[in-house]
Amino acid sequence: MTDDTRAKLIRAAAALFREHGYNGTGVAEVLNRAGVTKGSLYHHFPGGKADLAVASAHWAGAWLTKQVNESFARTDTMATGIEALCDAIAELFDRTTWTACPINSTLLDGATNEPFQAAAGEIFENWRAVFGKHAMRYGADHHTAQVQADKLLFMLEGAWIVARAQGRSDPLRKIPSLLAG
Amino acid sequence: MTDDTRAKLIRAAAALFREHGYNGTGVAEVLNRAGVTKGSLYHHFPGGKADLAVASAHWAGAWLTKQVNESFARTDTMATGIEALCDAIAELFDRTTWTACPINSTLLDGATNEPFQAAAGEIFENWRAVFGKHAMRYGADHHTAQVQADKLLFMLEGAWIVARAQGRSDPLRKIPSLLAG
DNA sequence: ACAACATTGGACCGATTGGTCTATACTAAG
DNA sequence: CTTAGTATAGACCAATCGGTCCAATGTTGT
Repeated sequence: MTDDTRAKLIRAAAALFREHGYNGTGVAEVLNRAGVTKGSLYHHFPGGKADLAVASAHWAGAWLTKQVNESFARTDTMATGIEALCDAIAELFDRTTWTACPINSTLLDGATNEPFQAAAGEIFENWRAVFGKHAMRYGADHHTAQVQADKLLFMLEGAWIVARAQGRSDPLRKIPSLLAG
Repeated sequence: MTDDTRAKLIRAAAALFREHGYNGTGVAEVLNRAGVTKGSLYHHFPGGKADLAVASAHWAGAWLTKQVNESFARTDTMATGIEALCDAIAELFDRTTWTACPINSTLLDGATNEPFQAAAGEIFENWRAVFGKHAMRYGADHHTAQVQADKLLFMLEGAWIVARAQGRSDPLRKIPSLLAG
């Protein structure tokens, strides 16, 4: 059950880092939530808390990428895909503890640590690539697709922050109309 | 020199919270940077670290509002105003330690504390209002101005995050062309 | 059965956390 | 000069921080 313990740690860490930030989350908290003891943590993640943060951010990033692909799979235009995605994230915001972007909370919260920054850049770039891929699938040329991907990525991250400040998902729900106008 | 000590604390706290986040910054660090001792801090800010965070965020928010107004004052269209503003922030990013939005780092970094959230919402709303005011000054009707303000606010916050992840100001510099297209 | 290795539990550590408290120094009003 | 209120310095505190370490347990191959 090696991977089980590892997975439990990643899931617990992802949730806590997302909610309280990297520096706002204690190792003991993660351990308690995961139902795992210290020995196991440092066995699976020799780098300790920092290792766990990078792993959990990658996990969260991949999970969100899947959500993006599912949102775009069920629609037939870029605009409706954006609509579906923003609605999905807004629902996540309203119904779960996804009140902040996990990458922002986990990797960019504190120290401009090199591995953290590199991981964050990689994950954002991946999202941007996925957005661009879908845009081209709907007929956009390369340049237009890049522009649309940048717009969506920036808007999403920005709206997520403002939504957290307001305690409401409205900013996230506004994105489709803002990108249309 | 009452206000001097208070101002020194606010300035030191604003810089440190912005760079390392609220939870990533220790009270001792702030004290050391400000050249002030503990007694003074808790005299001027009875609420301690949290009080200081709210005060420094308001200070940073007001400072940035001034930058916005200056950027828009020197131009004669909304587009050139946006250009000037984004360039100013990008320069700040490249030349100083303003590699993150102070509100994001200071108030939204960790706990979804009520006073923190309220202050952050207030400051963002203020920025949005200032953006809208300038848009209307350039002839936009109320609705269009609101839309432009939302777009700019979300883009700015989002690009700031992605810029931090990349360690480059490029995302911030892209905003004008993204908003034009 | 045995050995080698993977995994876990948890005691323990020094450092740092934010915060309290008191003695002292400064300043202004009488 | 005295008094009252403001401001500062820093010792001190319990709690928590992330991390190390080792004994015990589980697992696997021979």
